[in-house]
Amino acid sequence: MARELAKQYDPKEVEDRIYKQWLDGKYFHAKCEKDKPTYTIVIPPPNITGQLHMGHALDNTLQDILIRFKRMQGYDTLWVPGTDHASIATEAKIVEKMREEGLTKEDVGRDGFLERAWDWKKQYGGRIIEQLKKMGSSCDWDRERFTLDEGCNKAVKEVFVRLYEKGLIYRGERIINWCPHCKTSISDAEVEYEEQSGHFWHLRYPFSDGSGYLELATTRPETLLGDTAVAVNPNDERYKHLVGKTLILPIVHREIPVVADEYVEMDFGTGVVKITPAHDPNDFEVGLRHNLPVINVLTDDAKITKDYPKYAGMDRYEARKAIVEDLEKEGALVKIEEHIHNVGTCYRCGTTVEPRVSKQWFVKMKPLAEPAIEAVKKDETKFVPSRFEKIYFHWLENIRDWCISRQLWWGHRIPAWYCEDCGEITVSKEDAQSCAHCGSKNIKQDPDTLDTWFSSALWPFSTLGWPEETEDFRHYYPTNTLVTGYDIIPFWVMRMMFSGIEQTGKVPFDTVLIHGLVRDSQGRKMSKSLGNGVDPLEIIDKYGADALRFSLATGNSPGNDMRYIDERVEASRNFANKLWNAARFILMNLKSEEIIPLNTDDFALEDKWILSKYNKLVGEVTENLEKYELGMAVQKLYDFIWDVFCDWYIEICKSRLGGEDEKAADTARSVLVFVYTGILKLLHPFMPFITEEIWQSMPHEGEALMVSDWPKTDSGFEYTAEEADFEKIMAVIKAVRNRRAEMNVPPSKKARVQIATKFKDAFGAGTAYICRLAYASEVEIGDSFESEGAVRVITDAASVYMPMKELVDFSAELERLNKDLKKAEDDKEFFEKKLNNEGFVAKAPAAVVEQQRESLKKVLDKIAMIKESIKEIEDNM
RNA sequence: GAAGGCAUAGCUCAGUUGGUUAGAGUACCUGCUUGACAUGCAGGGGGUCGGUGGUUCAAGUCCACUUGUCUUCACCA
Repeated sequence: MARELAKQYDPKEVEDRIYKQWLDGKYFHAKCEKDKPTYTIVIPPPNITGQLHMGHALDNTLQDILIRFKRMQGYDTLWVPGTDHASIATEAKIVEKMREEGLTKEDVGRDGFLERAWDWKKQYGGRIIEQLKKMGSSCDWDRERFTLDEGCNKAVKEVFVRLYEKGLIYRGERIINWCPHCKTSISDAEVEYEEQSGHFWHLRYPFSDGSGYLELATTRPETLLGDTAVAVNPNDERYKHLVGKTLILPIVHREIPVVADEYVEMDFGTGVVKITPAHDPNDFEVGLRHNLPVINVLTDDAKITKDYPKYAGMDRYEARKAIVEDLEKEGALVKIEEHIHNVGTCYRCGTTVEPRVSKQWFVKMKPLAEPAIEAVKKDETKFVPSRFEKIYFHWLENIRDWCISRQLWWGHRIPAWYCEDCGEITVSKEDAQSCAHCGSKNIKQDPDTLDTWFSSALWPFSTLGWPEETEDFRHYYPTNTLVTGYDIIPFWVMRMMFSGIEQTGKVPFDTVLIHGLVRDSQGRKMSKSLGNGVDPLEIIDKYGADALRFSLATGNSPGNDMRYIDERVEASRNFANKLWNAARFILMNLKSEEIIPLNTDDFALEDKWILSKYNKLVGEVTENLEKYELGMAVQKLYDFIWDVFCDWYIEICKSRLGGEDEKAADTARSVLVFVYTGILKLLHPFMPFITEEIWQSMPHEGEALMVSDWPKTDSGFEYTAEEADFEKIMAVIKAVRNRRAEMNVPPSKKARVQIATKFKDAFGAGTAYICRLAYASEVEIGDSFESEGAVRVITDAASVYMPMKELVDFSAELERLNKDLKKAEDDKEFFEKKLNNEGFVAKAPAAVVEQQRESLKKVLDKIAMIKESIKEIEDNM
């Protein structure tokens, strides 16, 4: 006997058990099967510092849906999981933790620090992996990777050396974004701009020959210490003649020149700009053009250097205050204005970024960007939805060289050694023992590490064993789908693209599926500071992982943000329960665990109808999934399961299952199990736990649903005519229910239902369930019936009479019929107008025209029947 | 300043290459111990798809302009 199921689905009882079963069965493990096509996804590696949030939940749900779908379709599927070492984020956390112990990085030293970092990784790195498992993610855990593991390390060194040797990595003194809190350089992509209100200090710098002043405005007076020129526009009539003169820098009393540079906007402010090459990117460029000295006035934590004893040690804002006061004393301050401007901040810690000149490593981007642009233009990689290609192109087309060195310890140490004797650089995959130029042993490795994203950029191939020619790499690379949020296109997608093309000669994936952000119920970004984050684990605990996954997949169209609404998850939970109870119903009506084979000859009309609908569903859901229309697929499944299968087909089967005819009951059983099993398969990628649990309780063949075959459409199930016939019956049932509800007749009060129709065969076969569903005491089918004393409803296929004498109010009946007639005649007019439009008939596709003709025909039939009824009543009155 | 998204029922959202008289969930109203399910069943009210104009036999769906809203990028010291 089949297993009995509880009255309500309890995810807690099921999920961990089923997940373990999958793991034990090694179903997630990719076996490099040469005879199968491959389908590969690499996970966007979550940070080891992170905890699962709704963004991960969405990202991983989408990936799991795709991978489970393809696995069932027979692909050799591989989903590579792993985590990211997240250099800045992790280092910041460890520094923070040490600070609580009263320790600094310097106290424990590089090795001591790294030891702590690895301990951290051991302790927390596994946390997020366990959380991903709770979601049901079918990753190949045997292939789990870490961006700082041995293999990734090897790949990183290989790429660094290759690019260096090609001249695509260089070291240079440039102005970069510096975070004074993290004490490291950061890339352009890591700077976030925010609007802040500040001030405009108008200053005047006197000419050294005593011939007056030049007035200018600045938002950062403290940088005045590092001014090495003042610039005006060469075409500015007001100042043209002053170019070449010198000024005395207030406070510092250094002599600086007036230079002419196109960069200065004549109509902004006074048209005069102070130039601080060490602390402003634009000024740096001006400095280069005019050969100006670069004077750094700030330390790495944004305090004034000891070169200015009066301000030394003050942080930039304190110094600003002090300097403004001194300027005022010196009479150099003209006025202060309110000013709103954009300030760059560190994307990790939010500290205002300090532009700073320093020696860093860079990747030359132009030569790498071009092939990456080409590849997407040639559709070698497609974005879904395609509009995100614009963002991708915009970034790559305007890209500047990528600053890859970080003044951090947690990360891939730069494989470059400096010779103390000859001063040359040795770059090597192996740890260098001596200078490659002069042979000196007196060499030191660069203390810096690489940007986290340098290793993430290699993720699609480093995880498959590259640079070794491994079996995995040969078999699974290039990968297929990359699933990620639009916010990291510039950080990650773009960098994987150019790295993949440069290093392997192939694009790393053929499709980039972009999703949006999960926002809170009010549409706000979920954030720690707002405290509005929703913890997926709590939701799983409350409603189950399947309900959460289903909610995230429903109504989520690619690239669009979505809101997290609790009620939606509740609705998904209810849906899971509906599915569960359908299984209970089927199970309690089966006689054995044997699968009853389908027998075409025994099918009743309703069987043909459901098989035909199911067959269409299989085709549509498959197509939707192949086109990444996951939301659409899930909506169709929902409608089919709840409305078509449960509310109609199951209800209809009840009369056969409870009837005397065992053969008919068996036919119903065979179709119920067949269609329901198909549903479980189609739904499995979305709701893996419950579908697996139910499948194993039902008659089945094979070990597990997750490794069973995806359903295929079958032309033998295309019962078009039967579908239409059955829908005539549905229309009658609905019309009867509707009329009874209008008259407030409770279901317990049964009435005779007489159906006058041209389709006697179809209706005749359905009397048993029409009786049930239309709350009838008995059902009669015929050409016509005595209408006296009957309530009547008319569909386009039948006139239905319900003799309920005591309830019948003839004038009310007449009124209703006239209302129906009016509606039907409006419809008739609508269709006729369309069909009389020559343009429509000539140009619209034949199928569309035919549809309209069909509709018109039905309306005409209906009108005839209504008129007849009206006449009958009038005759009897 | 530039680019892009979104605007559809009270609320949250679907709507696939333009093609039956626009859908779902939820909320609301009415009725139901209907032997799978009240996390349920049946019935109902409620949008003309932000606005204007255009293309087309046909537009929520394409184009232009416009309003509101959000995002990203750039940035003038």
